[in-house]
Amino acid sequence: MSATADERLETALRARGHRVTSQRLVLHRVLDELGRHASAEEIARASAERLPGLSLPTVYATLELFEGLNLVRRVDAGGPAALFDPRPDPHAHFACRVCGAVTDLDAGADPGPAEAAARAAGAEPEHVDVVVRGVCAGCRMG
Amino acid sequence: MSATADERLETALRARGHRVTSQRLVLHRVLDELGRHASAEEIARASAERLPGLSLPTVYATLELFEGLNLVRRVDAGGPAALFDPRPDPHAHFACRVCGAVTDLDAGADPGPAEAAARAAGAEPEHVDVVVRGVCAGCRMG
DNA sequence: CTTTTTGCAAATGATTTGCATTAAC
DNA sequence: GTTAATGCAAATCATTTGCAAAAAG
Repeated sequence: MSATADERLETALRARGHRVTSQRLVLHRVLDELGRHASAEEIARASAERLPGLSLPTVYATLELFEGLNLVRRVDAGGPAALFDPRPDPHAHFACRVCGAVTDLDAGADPGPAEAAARAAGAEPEHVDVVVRGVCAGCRMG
Repeated sequence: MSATADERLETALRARGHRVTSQRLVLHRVLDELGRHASAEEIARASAERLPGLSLPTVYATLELFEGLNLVRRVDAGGPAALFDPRPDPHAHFACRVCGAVTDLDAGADPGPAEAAARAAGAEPEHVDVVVRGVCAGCRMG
């Protein structure tokens, strides 16, 4: 049988010597159910419903921890607040210059050339962020 | 004969009804001579040598104006401060996870699929930002 | 029992804003 | 002369930090 999401988190945490806390479990579930990127504030608000008293510094610390475990990816899409994306598959984002909305694109750019250039410079590339900027459908008509 | 950089800036400004000021001219020259991305602070410091009293809010406002004129591009590479890139050709950036350094990559990713996906969603894509993250040559050894 | 994690309060630091003054036109 | 642009000081706001209390192992 397949392990539950909670069990997978526990395994990942223990494997690196981190402790399993209710904050981490709740945040992991919220991210999982959310399914799309959200700001730390949004994630904190959604999580506080299930874990009153949850603090913003803890949310930031946990998201940073999760990023190291490859459970979320921090996306800087240009807005004031960073977004945290729980989608594991590589995909690009679209950021609307007018309304600021950020949406997933179901295709990513081909990162091959950029990665090769990084390697040629002696670097070890780990991930490629692609953000398409422009005007979204809604704002084009508006 | 080709127009000077100053003249080109004046033309671009006047075309949109903006005024030609010494701050704008100096900042444009500094960006031009710098040739690579820099933070607003760095740009302000370099410019203040030629224009004492230049204020940071003016630097931010001018860089935003220049961005609208496609003279610079704001790059959010993950560090605390945004970078402003005067390089006009499309190119990707590499950001080191360890030391935070951001360097140009002489090749960009192929943005075709991402742009197509944006268009398919009804959006009007204008530009694609590509940031490769990883560990730079220096930090891999160090 | 020991060490990590948390929450709180406060600090930090980049960017923005309000407003009176100055410079462009 | 009219309006936009600048400088200053202060505000904003996401994120981080210091530290004592609580929880995990």
